[in-house]
Amino acid sequence: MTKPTPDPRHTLTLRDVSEASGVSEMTVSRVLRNRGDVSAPTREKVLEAARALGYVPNKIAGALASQRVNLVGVVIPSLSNMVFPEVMTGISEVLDGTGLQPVVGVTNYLPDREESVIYEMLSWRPSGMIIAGLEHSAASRAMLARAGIPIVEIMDIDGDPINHAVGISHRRAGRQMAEEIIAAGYRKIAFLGTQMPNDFRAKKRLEGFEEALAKAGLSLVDREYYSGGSALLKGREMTAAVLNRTPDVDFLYYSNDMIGAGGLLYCLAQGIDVPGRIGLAGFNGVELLDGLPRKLATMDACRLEIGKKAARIIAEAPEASQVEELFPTLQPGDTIRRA
Amino acid sequence: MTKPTPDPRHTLTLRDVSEASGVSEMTVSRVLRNRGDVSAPTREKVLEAARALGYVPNKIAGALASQRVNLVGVVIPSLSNMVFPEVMTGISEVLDGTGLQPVVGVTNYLPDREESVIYEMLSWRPSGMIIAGLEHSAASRAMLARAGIPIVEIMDIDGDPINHAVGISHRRAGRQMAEEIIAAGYRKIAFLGTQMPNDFRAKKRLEGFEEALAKAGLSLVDREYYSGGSALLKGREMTAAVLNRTPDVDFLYYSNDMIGAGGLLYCLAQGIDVPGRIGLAGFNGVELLDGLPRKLATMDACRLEIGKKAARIIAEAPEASQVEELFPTLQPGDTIRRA
DNA sequence: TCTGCTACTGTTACCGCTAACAGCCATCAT
DNA sequence: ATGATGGCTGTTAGCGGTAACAGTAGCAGA
Repeated sequence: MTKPTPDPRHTLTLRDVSEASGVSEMTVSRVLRNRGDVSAPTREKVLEAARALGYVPNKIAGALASQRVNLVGVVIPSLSNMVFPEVMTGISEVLDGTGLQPVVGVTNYLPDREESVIYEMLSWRPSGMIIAGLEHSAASRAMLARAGIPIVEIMDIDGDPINHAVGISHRRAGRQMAEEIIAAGYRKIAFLGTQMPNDFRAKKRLEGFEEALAKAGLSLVDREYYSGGSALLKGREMTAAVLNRTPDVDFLYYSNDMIGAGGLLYCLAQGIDVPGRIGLAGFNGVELLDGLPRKLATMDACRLEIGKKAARIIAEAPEASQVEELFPTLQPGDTIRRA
Repeated sequence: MTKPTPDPRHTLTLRDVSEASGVSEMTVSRVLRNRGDVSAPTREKVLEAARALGYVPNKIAGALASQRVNLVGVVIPSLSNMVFPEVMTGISEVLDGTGLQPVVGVTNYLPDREESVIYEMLSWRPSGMIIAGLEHSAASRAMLARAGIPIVEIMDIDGDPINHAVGISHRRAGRQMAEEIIAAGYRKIAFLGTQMPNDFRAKKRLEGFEEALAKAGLSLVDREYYSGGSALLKGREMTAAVLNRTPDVDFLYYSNDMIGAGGLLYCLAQGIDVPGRIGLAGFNGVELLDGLPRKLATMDACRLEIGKKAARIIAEAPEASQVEELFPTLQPGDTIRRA
C-alpha cells in the first residue's frame, strides 16, 4: 500500500482494451460510448476486457476529439449560506437526466475571484455556464459573451443579462415586504444586514424596502451591519445593539433568515412580545426556520426552482435569450401582527 | 443579445493569437504559461494580441499534450449539512497556493452514485482525489487504487485506507462522549440520530458510544431515528417523542448538532431543566451553536484542519502512504452537568 | 577567427480519442 | 446476375495544445 498503482505499466488507453479484446480501438470506443452499431458478441468481449483491465476512458482526449464537453460551470458566491446548496440541488436534479454534469466554482463575493473562476472554467470549454448575479466585471462579461455557449445568470433579474436570466426581483421583494409591514401598522422600522459590499441582491432588497417606506412617508429609524462570524450569534448581538440604541423601534427587518432567527431567539429570551411589541422579518425561506419556536416572517427566494429552470435552459440551449422572472411568496409566519 | 457570440468565426485558438502577433504558436504558448524565455517586447505583443482577441486557452488540449491536469477531485456525501463546506474551505485555502483546483462531486450518501462520481472524475485524469469516508464499493476502491494518483480518504480513520487518510476516530469520539456523560452522573441515556444506512461515521460514533456504556454496565434506554426534513424541526419532534415514550430518560445523545439544537430549543421551551433534569449532547461543533440561548455540548470534528491536511498531502504527493489522526476536543457547553 | 555559450524562437511529433468515411459481407429486391 | 441496402468493423486525419529538440543570432573569451 505504498503507491496506489498495482500495475506499474503505463496508464490504460483504448489501445490496451483493443488489444485485449482483439478489435480495433474504434470499435472499443463505440462500445464504451454506446454509439453506432456493434454486434452483441463483440460488445460483450469489449466490455469484458474493459472491466477486467479496469479501464477508465480519458475524457480529455475524448472531449478534444469530439469538441464536446459534458460539463456545466456553476459559479456561486458561497457554499456556506444555505441558499446555494439548494440551487445546486435543483440544477443537479435536472442535469442528471441529460448527461451533463455541474462543476462548481466559489467566488466568496470577490469580483476578482469571480473573474478567475470564470476564466478557469471557460478554459475547459463547458457546454454552458450558470452564474449567480447580474453584476460582473467587464472582463468577465466579455469572456462569457464570446464563449459561444449558453450563459444563465441566476437569482436576480434586476439588470441586464448577458444571455439568459432566471430569478426574482429583489427590489420588488424588498418593496413587498415593506408594504406588508406598513400595512400591519409598524412605523419605527430598523434594518439589520450584512456589510458585504458585493452582495448586490441584499442591497437591492434594501433599496426596494426603503423605496416603499419612503412612499409611505417613512424612513428607517436605525440600521446595523455586520460581517463574518456565526450568523445566528450576530443576529442576537445586532438585535441587542439596535434595541438598546433605539428603544422605541417596533420592527426589525433582517437581510437574511439566519440573523433573523438569531434576533428572534434573542427577543423570545428577553421576553419581548413578538409580534405585538416588535415585529420581525427575514429573507429566504430557509428550512431551518421550521424548527424555531416561532416562525419567522420571510420570503422564499424560489431557489430550487431557479436551479431547475437554469439547468433546463442550459440543456435546451435555446437560440433566443430568455429572462424568466419568478415570484416569491411572502410567508407571514408568526412574527408580523395580523392585519 | 440573441447569441452570446458577437463574432461568428470559429472559436479562438493559439493559431489566432499567433497570427495576430506575428510569432509562432509555440511562443504564444510560452508567454501564456510563463514558461521558458521570451523577450520582453515579444511577450508584450503576444499578451496584447491575446487580450484584444479575448483568447481563453483550451485546457483540454493543453492537458492532453502535457499529461498534466491541475484538478483535484473532491467527493463528499452532501453539501447541505454544514460540515463539508468547511472542509472545502480548508481544501481551497491550501490548494489556492499551488495552482491546483478542487472539483466537487456530491454522492448523497449513495454508494452507486459515489461510484459513478468517482468514475466520472477519474476520467478527467485529476492530479489527486479527496474522498469522504473509508467505505466504498469494491469497484470504487479498485478504480482509485489503480488511478496512479494520490488518494486521500478524509473524516474517518477507523478502517483501511486505499492510500492516504486524514480524520478522526469516530468510534473513539463516541466513546469519549459516553464516558463524559457517565462521569457527569447520567444513567438513562437515549440516542437520537439519522436513519441513513450509509452514514458510516454516525454509525461508528454510536458503536463507540454504546461500547463505553456497556463497559459501565449501561445500555441505551431508548433510540429514535429520522430521515430527511429540516433537522432542527426533526430534533424537536424526536425529542418530544422520546420524552413522551421514556419519561425517566436523563440524557439525550444526538448524532449531529442540528437535531441537537432542535432538541435543546424544545426542552427550553418546555421549561425542562437542562442540564439538571436532562443533559444533551450533539456532534460536530457547528458554528450555528454559538447563537443558541444555551451552548450545546458537542465535539468538533476538526473539519477545517482535515481539509487543509488532505490538500497538503495531494499537493505534496508523498511516495509513502500517510494516515493522520486528528483528535477532536470535547466542548461541554452548558448542557452537561458539571462534575 | 573560431568556439562556446546564452537568449530567444521555430519545427516536429505526438497526447488519446472520435468524426467521417471506406470497406466488407450477407441479404434482398429487381 | 446485379445492384442496392444495411449491419458491422477498420482506417485516416485531425482536435489544440505542449515536450523535446533544432535552429539562429549575438557576444564573450581563447
